[in-house]
Amino acid sequence: MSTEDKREAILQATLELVAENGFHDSPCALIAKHAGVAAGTIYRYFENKDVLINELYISIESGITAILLEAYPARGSMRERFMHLGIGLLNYFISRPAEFRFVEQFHNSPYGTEFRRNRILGVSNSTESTRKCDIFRELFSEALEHNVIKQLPLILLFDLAFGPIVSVARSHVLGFITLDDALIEQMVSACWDGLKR
Amino acid sequence: MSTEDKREAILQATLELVAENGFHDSPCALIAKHAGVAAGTIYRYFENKDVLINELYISIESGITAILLEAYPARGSMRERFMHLGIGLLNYFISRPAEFRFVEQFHNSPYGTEFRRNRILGVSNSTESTRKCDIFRELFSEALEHNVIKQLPLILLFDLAFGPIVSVARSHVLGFITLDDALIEQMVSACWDGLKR
Amino acid sequence: MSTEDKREAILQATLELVAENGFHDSPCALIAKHAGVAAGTIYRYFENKDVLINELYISIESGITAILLEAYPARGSMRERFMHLGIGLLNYFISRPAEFRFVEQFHNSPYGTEFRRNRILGVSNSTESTRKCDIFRELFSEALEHNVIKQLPLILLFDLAFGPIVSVARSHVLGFITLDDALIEQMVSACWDGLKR
Amino acid sequence: MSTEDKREAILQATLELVAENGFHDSPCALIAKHAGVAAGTIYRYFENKDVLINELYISIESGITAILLEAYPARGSMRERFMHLGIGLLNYFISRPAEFRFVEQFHNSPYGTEFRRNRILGVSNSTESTRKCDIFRELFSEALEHNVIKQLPLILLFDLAFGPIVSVARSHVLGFITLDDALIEQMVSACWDGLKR
DNA sequence: TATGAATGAGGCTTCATTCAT
DNA sequence: AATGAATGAAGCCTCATTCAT
Repeated sequence: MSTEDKREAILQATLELVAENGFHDSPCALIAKHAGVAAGTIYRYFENKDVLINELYISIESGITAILLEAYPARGSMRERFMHLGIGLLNYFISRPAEFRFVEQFHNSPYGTEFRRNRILGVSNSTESTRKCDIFRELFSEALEHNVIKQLPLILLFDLAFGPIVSVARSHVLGFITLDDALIEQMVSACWDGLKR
Repeated sequence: MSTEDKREAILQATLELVAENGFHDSPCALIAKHAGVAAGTIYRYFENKDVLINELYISIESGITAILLEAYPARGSMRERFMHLGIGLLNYFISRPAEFRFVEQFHNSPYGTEFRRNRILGVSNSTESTRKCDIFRELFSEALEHNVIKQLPLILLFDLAFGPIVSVARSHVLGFITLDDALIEQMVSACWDGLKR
Repeated sequence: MSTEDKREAILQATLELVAENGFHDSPCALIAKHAGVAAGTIYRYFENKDVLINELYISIESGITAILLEAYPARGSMRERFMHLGIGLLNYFISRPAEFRFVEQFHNSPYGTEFRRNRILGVSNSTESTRKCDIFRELFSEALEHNVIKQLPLILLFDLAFGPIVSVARSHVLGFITLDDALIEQMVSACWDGLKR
Repeated sequence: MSTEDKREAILQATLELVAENGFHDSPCALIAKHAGVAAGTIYRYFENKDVLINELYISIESGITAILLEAYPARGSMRERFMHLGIGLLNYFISRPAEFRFVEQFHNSPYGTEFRRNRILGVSNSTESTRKCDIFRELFSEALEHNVIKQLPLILLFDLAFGPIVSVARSHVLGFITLDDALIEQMVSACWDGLKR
């Protein structure tokens, strides 16, 4: 196994275990075992467990960004662009429940709080990882200028847009409902309704 | 300190510590210290730490329910009722950041997942604690019948309604924005826009 | 409940719990509960748990002594006397499995070792409790003088006589065999065979 | 220290401490200290304390079996064979007082009761560990067939044979008497007298 | 005299991290 | 670079004992 593969294997094992069991039932020894490496090896790739968790989050986030940018209708209407982003995000979450579970747990934990604070306060760890925000920011800014959406602070617009998407993804991942393409479209469309002036 | 006070002190200490540090940086010894009792005393009031956490959650939930029921405009229009509930909930969250942080962490943890599963599957622990759901369910059901809101499964309507509220409360509690009454009203109103047909 | 009854209830509860669960799964709180008294009350009757255990042992031992002395054929042959004692002891053990289990656990524990050491070294706690030994000692001494039994130190004669009785009682109490009067007689008789010259 | 040595050191420390202080004054921390390892190391070799105790017992038992089988006069008379076994057992006990004390405490404890029950009920953990029983069983069965010993259930014959041996070993180990080869022979011989028809 | 809530030392066990190989 | 045995601090919980009522 190459060095890069090993790093990847550790990240993947962490993802799966944390998604399934939470941060605190995912001991390093188990992560190592699932990754097919020795416990000590983790520390050659990551300074410590916290760093491992954070890097995993960052890598997931940049994966999401990449997917959202794919086939992004930069010249489409604002609603089209929003639908693309919302549907893309929701599809990502429901097609990758482990990533979703991980991200959810990350956000609602000391890890995530600090991370988000750094993000908002501009202490960005990575250019990559902020690009996602940028697309939304760009879109929302434009929509604000054209008076297409409600005149609210950007961050509240994010909450209106993402809040339901995350929430509905959770309902799906926990098995309380099974989303299909039609429902997904309706949900994202409803989010747009919430944003719209 | 009376017996009931001691129980309350333990719950309060748990609330504050978990809100601040998360479940796993809130050891029992610290909870006891903050509550002004000995470590062993916790176990006179709660079978174990899990039970303590769950009871705390339940007590918060029933507190929320009580507040939402207060001055509930049962004869008002559906939008009026929704606004009452949404504004009440958001006000609760931002006026009680510790409770909000705790509830958030609870939901995204093995505790919460199991709890919610039991709730959804009808294994209700308490009549009190489900009343909140009931008001919303009642309201949404009525709105569905009258074709006032989108024809979607109840659970998705919940996601559309609660998702943004929780999300915006987080933005406020983390200090990314400061909500005032006007913003709160606008946000809840936007949620209604998302639900509306 | 009178003072004496309370003391008795505590002893009885201790007996039953220790017999069933061992010393270390018989916490004072449980003993108190079974005895129908408060935990603190135990300490009005017994200085501490060790003292309670020791007094219980002593009381059982003197009960055994009393039974063995009952209808003791002081003028019978040596074999008759031995049979009386052996059968009496074995009957006691199998008719009172809790007492037997307790005594067994007591003997094989720091409690018992120290107790026995004190006994042998003459630091007797109670005149009552040594009388049993005395009957046997008397009988064996006489038998030694008359050259009826093997010329061995008294203590080894005790081992030859009691060893099998305790062992067979255990087999019965644990349910590995069910003794009846005939088997009991045969066993004690066999013990005599072992002692006999 | 090699891995196997460490395991051995832990077993040895457990043996000595339990023999001296009993199961419940032998905390894991102390065992570790005596073994010259860290507390956590115990758990690399044994799943938990119960398993440690049980494995120690099994290892002692198989040591005893090995010694008894050494120079076993398979073609000797039944009495010769019995004397070999009885003397071997007694010598083992008095030359290894720690092992004896441990085994005694093990037998009279929840550990031993369950263990013995499994043994009797045929839920054998190990072929090794049952061989000792087998020699005795074989010998007694043969003696029964030849009508050399009393016609009693096997288990009672065990009690007649082992009861005094264990009892006398205890007297020696506790220092109430000092056995020599002559006394040992006399004692085992007396046991045979008890068994004999 | 009796209560039982409270105590806190101490037990078992886990696990992030280190380091000799 | 990789290993994985070893570490020991720290977590949760129990329970003999005390003491205010």
